[in-house]
Amino acid sequence: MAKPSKGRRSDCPISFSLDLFGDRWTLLVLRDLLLADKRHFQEMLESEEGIASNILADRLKRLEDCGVVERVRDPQDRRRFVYRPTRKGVELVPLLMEIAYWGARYDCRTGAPQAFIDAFREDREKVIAERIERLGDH
Amino acid sequence: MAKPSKGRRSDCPISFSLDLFGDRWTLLVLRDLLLADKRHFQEMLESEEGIASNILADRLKRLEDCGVVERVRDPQDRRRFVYRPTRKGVELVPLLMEIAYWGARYDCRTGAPQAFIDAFREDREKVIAERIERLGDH
DNA sequence: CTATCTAGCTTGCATTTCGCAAGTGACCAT
DNA sequence: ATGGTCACTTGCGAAATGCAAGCTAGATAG
Repeated sequence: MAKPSKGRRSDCPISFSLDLFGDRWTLLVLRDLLLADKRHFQEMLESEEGIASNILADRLKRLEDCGVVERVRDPQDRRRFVYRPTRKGVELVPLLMEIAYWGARYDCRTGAPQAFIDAFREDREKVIAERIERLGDH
Repeated sequence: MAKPSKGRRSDCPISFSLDLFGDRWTLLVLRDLLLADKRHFQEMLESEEGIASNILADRLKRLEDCGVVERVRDPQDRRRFVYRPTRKGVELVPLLMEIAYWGARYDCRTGAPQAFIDAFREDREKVIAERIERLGDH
């Protein structure tokens, strides 16, 4: 059996993905960027789950390092940065929505709107396409 | 804003899902069960990534506790147990495949067969349905 | 029946990662 | 100038991880 390259556990694509976002916070940060249109550090810090600022900083840096988000100075306020998903990041939308869809169906006290669940079951491709379309505007 | 219930971070369905499988190992165990048809502790222990036996035992127990896998004695060899995905587990197949698909596209040295990537892009529903069908046989 | 082997854990312990609170320096508003 | 805001950064205790070794019920051989 071939040895996996250094610093990775195997050549399995699932293992590869988990090496990037296999933890309790990274996908919530991506949710804020991809599904909730948050663009600033503060907005993400204020999300319901209460992520710590050092964890948020670390995850944004990792996502930037691997080309999933890009970080640029906010021209409106030069203390700030604007975080924006790249194309590689946008392509995580289907996967995030699958996670949301599965969670919504099995969490008896989910906060997910029934409209999302119904719409996704009805026409998955359309729901995804509309979301990606809106990301282009930001 | 409504407080999330005890022991959970929020009522977001993504957060709910991550509370179950948001770590570096759980989804690899589910890969073995859902995509690689592994059914015994030993087989999963021998997977390429080299999971430790205590971690594997812990993840199987968690998955059993939340109804994603069921564990029954192997009638062929009563020392063993057979681990089998439930319906709730089987419904994670689309999400696992999305993770594999994204990883395969962005990992330049992926071990994923090109045939999977092409087939999934071509007819996602068919690839998923075929996998779920085969799960029924085991 | 006894001895040995195997499967699936369980325990101990060292290492790594996580996460809260507090602090820092650049920048903005008055 | 000075007080506030923003995006981090640091210190440190807590939790998760992972290796090795041990354990127990059941299988297998003689």
